[in-house]
Amino acid sequence: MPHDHSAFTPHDHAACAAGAMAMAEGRLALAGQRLTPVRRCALQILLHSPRALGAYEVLERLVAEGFANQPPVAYRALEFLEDQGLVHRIRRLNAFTACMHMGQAHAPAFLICRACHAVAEAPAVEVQTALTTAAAELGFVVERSTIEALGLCPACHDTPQAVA
Amino acid sequence: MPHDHSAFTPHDHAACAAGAMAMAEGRLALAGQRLTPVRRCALQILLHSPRALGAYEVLERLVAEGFANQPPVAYRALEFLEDQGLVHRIRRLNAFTACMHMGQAHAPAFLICRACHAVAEAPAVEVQTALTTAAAELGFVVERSTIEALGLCPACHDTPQAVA
DNA sequence: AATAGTTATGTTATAGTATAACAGGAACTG
DNA sequence: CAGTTCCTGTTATACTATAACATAACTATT
Repeated sequence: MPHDHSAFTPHDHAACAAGAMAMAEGRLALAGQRLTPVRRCALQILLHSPRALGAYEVLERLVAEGFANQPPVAYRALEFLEDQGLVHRIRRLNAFTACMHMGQAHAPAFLICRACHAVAEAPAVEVQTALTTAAAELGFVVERSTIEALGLCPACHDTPQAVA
Repeated sequence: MPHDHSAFTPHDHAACAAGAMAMAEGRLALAGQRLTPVRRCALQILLHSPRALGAYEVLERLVAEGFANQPPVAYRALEFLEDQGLVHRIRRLNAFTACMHMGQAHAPAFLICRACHAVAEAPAVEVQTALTTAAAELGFVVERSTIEALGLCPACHDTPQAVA
């Protein structure tokens, strides 16, 4: 089921989250990894958030679900989910967001709206290719990459108030 | 004077740094900005470092030159230099590196070697174009971007010890 | 050169982000 | 059911970054 929407276009978030959770379970099973309670809960939290969350925000919500109020609780779950490709880290925001394209192999680009702080995951195969190529010209072998853009999302761009 | 080397290829670092400092002065003069002692010193520090430095590392060295031992001293200088395009921030490392291509208009990609921690600035016009295009397809307007790759530099790639 | 406006620095304090390290428990493996 | 590995609980601390306000330095204009 391909997605024809981005985080910038409205969609059925709940259904989307449920589907993503199911995919996550599948992927982890295949990889022989365990979706323990904290991990599952952390993923839920991110899936249901409209924006990227900092580790301490995730922690707060984990605490609300009964987990211990200690940073490693959140960081460990988030690190795990990121390693499994279920969650992405937005470095510019020191924040985490659930992966929205779990089916596809991907190393996406993130578009961060500086006005409304929405974060969208954009397909970025061409960007990756260009980066790998540019790196290769210096003899560098790319293993992982971070591609983030700061700017204005469609909605905020059309609303001149917060712009500029 | 175009550069045909990257941070991965050996070169006359001192001469390079001196040239860069001269260019920096020129650019700031044109922009009507002041290269105050702290700013100059911070830039020198980064220009003479083979690797990216954290803000507190820069601070240490500023202190050694007689400046106050307070974080804002370093952060303010670094922020200024970054705004002027003389220094780049490597988000993956929470570190800063002097710009190596001051002449050219650029929003470069950074190649970070996970073995020796060297950081190279790669020309990335194509990458930028690809990113802007991908963003445009979602109606997003890119203003600034962060493009970083983690991997192995030529030297470390050919030295199987630290690899894998 | 005095004034007012702006920009930069000194300084104190604190907020925010992330990890090390070790102890105990749960789940798989033979 | 013993050994192993992986996960969690917990304490403590390290690292990164900024707010806020006071003072000083520069700039432009009288």
